[in-house]
Amino acid sequence: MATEIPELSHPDRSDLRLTDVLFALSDPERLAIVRQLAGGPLEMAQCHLSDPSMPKSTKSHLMKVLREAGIIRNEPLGRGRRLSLRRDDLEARFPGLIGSVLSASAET
Amino acid sequence: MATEIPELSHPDRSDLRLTDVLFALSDPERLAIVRQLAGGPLEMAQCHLSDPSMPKSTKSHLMKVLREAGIIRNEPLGRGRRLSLRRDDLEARFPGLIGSVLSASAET
DNA sequence: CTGATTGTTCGAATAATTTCGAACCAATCC
DNA sequence: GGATTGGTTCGAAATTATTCGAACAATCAG
Repeated sequence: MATEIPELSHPDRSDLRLTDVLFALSDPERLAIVRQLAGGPLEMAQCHLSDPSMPKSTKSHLMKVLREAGIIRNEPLGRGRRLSLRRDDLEARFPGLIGSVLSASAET
Repeated sequence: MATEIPELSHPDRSDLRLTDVLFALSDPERLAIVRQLAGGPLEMAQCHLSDPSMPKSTKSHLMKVLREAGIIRNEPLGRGRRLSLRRDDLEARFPGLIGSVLSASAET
């Protein structure tokens, strides 16, 4: 049973690239996801998008961009997925950045 | 004399959109430009890119994206252009953001 | 006025992203 | 086992961004 579960890959904290992070955050839908996760981890099924009729493959792709930029963690949980913001990694690598983005996105 | 010089258009401070700003900053070349301008206004001809052989139309386009996002100001000066970072507008609209981006981009 | 310097704009080619259905996989429930 | 739920991956189509030459405009030097 030592079969390894193929986890999704996440970049190391030291490999986070500022431009990739900024790019991932530059999409309104992705930014909205990050804002939800700022409130704490969420199961993917409970993470709602602005358009509820969006295909799941599109939603999955949004998560992939965020994950590959190192912004969120996406790990299996039961039959679903648990999403969380990699806040400490972001803070360590780019101090103040995620906080200012979140508070800037809060207005309006 | 009363002929209006067609200035390039710049968005008002209140019209700055976070996602547009993040997108404009998500390109390494554009981010490098912003870093140079953080040191103070510069004439465009003195603003050097990583690739010195880049065509001027491409350079002009990079400036356009930054200008339309509201990150830089681009005004005529003599026969050239004066570029400046709209730091106070950015700071007023998105407190802390440009500072954290600049300091994050300083490392490496 | 002529010519050289600086940049913008346009249009077309190329490259990168996004979108979405279909196929697939793993865990759960009966 | 078989059906259901929740999500990833693949591939193709559509959209959006980038690149760059050519044409144009304005300023300055002589």
